[in-house]
Amino acid sequence: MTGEARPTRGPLLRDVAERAGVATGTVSNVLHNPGKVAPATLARVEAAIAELGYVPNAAARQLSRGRSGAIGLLVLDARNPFFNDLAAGVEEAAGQLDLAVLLATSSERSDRERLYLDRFEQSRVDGILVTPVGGSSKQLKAIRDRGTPIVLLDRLASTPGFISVAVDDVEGGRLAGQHLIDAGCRHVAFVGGPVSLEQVRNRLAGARRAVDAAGVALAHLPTSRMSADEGQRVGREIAAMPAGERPDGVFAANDLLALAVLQALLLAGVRVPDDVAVIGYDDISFAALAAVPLSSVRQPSYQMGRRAMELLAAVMQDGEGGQGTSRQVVFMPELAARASTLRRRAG
Amino acid sequence: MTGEARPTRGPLLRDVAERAGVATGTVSNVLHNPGKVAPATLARVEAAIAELGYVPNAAARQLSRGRSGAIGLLVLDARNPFFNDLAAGVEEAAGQLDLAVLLATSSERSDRERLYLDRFEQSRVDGILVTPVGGSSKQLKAIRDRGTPIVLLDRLASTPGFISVAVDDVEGGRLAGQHLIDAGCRHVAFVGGPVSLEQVRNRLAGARRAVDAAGVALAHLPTSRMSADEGQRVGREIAAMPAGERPDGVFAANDLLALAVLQALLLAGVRVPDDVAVIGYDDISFAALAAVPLSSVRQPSYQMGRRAMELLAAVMQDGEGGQGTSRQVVFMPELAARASTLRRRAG
DNA sequence: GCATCCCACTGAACCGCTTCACAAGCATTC
DNA sequence: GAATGCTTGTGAAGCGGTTCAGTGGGATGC
Repeated sequence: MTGEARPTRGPLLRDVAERAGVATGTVSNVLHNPGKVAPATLARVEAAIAELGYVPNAAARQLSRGRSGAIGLLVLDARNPFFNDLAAGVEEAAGQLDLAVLLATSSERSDRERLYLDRFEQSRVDGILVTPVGGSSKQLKAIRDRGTPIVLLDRLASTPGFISVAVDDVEGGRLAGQHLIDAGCRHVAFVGGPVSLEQVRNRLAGARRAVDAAGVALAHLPTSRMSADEGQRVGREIAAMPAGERPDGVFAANDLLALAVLQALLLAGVRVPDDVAVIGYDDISFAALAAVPLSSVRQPSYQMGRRAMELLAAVMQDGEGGQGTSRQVVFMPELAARASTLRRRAG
Repeated sequence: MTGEARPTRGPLLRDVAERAGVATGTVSNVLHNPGKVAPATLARVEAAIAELGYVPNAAARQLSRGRSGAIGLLVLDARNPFFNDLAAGVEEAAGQLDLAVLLATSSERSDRERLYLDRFEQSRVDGILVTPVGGSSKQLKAIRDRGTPIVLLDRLASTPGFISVAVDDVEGGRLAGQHLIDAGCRHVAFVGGPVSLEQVRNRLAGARRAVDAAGVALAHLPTSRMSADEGQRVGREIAAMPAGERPDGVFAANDLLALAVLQALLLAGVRVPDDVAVIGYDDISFAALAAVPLSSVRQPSYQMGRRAMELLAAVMQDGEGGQGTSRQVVFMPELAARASTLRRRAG
């Protein structure tokens, strides 16, 4: 090693200590246990920190402490207000617990999901909250077994052995299907996909249940993503169908799809709800503002976020990833009936 | 130190090395320069990694490398689709550069802004992208002077000496104001706040310019935040005004406000655009879907995000925070005229 | 047959902070 | 006045990686 001056980045804790005439441990205490330091010393150290413009290095801190003080939150779609609200709930609860939130988006792609889960684990987050794309449950299990607590979001039954917070999507789907039937629909179409998403499967299953019971036909119009552009595509397709084949009721797997379908129908001159009734899922705030206010199935997104974070915190407390714990918190969905479905013998 | 078995977290790089019968440096190379390792060795090490379930420790890595490989992105409001789109643009560009994005929300509060900027700096992010709340420019300057490159988002003229990417909000405000005048409005109200936000000041200034030139009255109805609930409140107030005092044109500082104002007006039986024309700002995707499709001033949010990230990367490349560089990238806003303003002698 | 060069690999030093056993100073207590 | 207990401070030993000067040995050159 040459004696040359390395382009060291900034002042170190050690520099602060030297300047204040104390040991490094004392500076560390000033930073984290000011109560244990005599007032005069405290003042001297704080002055030194200010004068030098000292900024602690989080990586070094984390390395020696062993904990990161952060949790990872992985959602399906950062541009869907439902997940924004959910994330807001998580952040609120995390803030109260003095935890930072690392937010990432899988965009419904399992390769990105894998990538971000890896990053989270490498960052040694204290816990992970994830809306799984599906198909990565081995990775989730492995991470949990290595000691990182995980809480599944927006996931029900499957993947046993995991703690989860979700809405009963089968019931939600049933509510939507039943509502369309009550509105007089005889040909219902379910718009949504990919079916690798559990949410989609469950909502479809619930709708099918209601529809079957009523002896009504159900078609599945698949989408490759739960996004507005896919909704638009399907909406145009529906509008283009000959009146005989066209469904008279559409249940879209989320509001992004539903709003886009709604718009495409209106643009094509199809009347909503008279020709086609439309209902969505999530009840995002924009649903009520739509050209024809959109009926939807409400999920308590913010609450779910809060609750999930609280559960995660609980597992983080009593150690070891909570392998045993298999706990499901299930919220109940609510129907929000609006103009997009209200017509003949409206129930 | 007792000889007790510490509850060590997981296998270390050193354990992998031992198991594969190589030195730690070699394992490190397998991880980051696989080309420099002989195939047989590579295979052995990779096997050891898999068998042990080794997960690298990001903190340790960062500490010894000195770089974090991440940038910080601080936005005003995570629930505003405009910022979601912008963030998507940033993430896209960052991904291509192999940079992770730390996303945080100030919620338009300068205390949170300070907090997250501190965190970013402590995490030694390689750069920061920020939509400033206002009033924290000393902190920004300090951070930049200590060597972390910063690019300001959605900020124009002020804070010289900074690189920024923004839309010309004064022009945007002028467009909106002129459009209302063209629509025949004689009493224009500007809804938005707080004025500590530069965006608000500029949009108001632009509107005032257009309105003054036309000899039309302009009232400012302030809000404490740029959120839907504030919009609803003001919307109700407008609806409650006696017809004589009520503005006949409303320019809201963003679409969240505008959509809420629109809804409140409609609910109160005020006709849009006949009684009151409404125009927003940002042109979020939901604007076009509204009950009365909302006119708006479009900002190329995604593009701005991309561009900002690219600029930041450029500064990160040629070192030292880019103190000298004062570069402003200005996008031009576009008017998106829709039903909410289209009436009498519509321009 | 010897000097040279590469290649693959080694391992100790270092990144910047926290921790914790220990010590010093000073009051109290009996 | 020695024993006891607090309060305040000390500083070396990690935390788990990366780096890079160096080592050994086979291939190449002449």
